[in-house]
Amino acid sequence: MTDYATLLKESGLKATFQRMNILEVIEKNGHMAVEEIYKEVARVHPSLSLATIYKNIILMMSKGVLVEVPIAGRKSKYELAKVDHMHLICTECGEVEDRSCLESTDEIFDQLSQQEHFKLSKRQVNLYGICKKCQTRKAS
Amino acid sequence: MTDYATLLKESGLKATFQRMNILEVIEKNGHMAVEEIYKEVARVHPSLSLATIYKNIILMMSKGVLVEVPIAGRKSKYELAKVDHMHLICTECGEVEDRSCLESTDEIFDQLSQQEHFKLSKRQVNLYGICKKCQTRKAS
DNA sequence: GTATTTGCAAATGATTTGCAGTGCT
DNA sequence: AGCACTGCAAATCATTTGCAAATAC
Repeated sequence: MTDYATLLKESGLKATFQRMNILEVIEKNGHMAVEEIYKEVARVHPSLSLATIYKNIILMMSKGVLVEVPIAGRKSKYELAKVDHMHLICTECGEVEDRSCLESTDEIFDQLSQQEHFKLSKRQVNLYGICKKCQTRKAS
Repeated sequence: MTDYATLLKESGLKATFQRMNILEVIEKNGHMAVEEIYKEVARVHPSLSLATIYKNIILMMSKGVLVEVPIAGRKSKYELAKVDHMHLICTECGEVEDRSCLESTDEIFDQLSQQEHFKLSKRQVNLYGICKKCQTRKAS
């Protein structure tokens, strides 16, 4: 369990319980869209407003605490910043799973950083498919 | 120059000039957001409505003619469906450039297709950074 | 000729903003 | 006291929908 108060303070943000609530539900669920965060947080703290969630997502992204996961055909989800990894995204239900980046992608990234005129900062590898659960569901 | 009429008909769509206009500006510019498409198309065909663009983007995506490129921190862009490739995305100006996928990513994809319980269908590799133009601009 | 498609305008949905009130420190 | 943060409501922006008229084939 992460110490959200410390994480926030180290990022230069006040440790309000709204923010800690948001981080907690995101970490518990892995990847969440704004509306999902809102519904989850509301269970603990019904008066926490949607506007506060929007403001804090933007703020925490700018401080590098949260990362956006843009997804084709759906709303973006948000996750805690963590070591580089890939996403497996289910095109049926929208669930996202993390997978460690294979080492070979590091090489690719390094190669490109050198050879391209682009000054690369981050990468995003998303694989789309159908998760186990949805495969089973469709079979029935 | 692609033959858009044929492309559309082969995809089971009528070749209206609205659709051909849309495809033309997307191909010319590579990757475009909805509003950009609208502004560009308006130069040739001012009465083409935004609603028509939305309807056709959705339709042409469902037929596999267009592909969405979701981008962190910006609106999605759309491109013509083409052979698998990566995107270099500029975090300053939003420009997107294509790069061919290095072969090693094919291996990774194949490996994962087998070992994962996910039934993979497509991949999306986005590298974010600062393009040459924006590097120059910032330096000055 | 008929089914599809378009363009408009209205409806909906998502996100942002302004501001007064709260709660730190 | 002073500053940052929250919550509400209004404003804005993005996207979708319904329908009458126009068009592709």
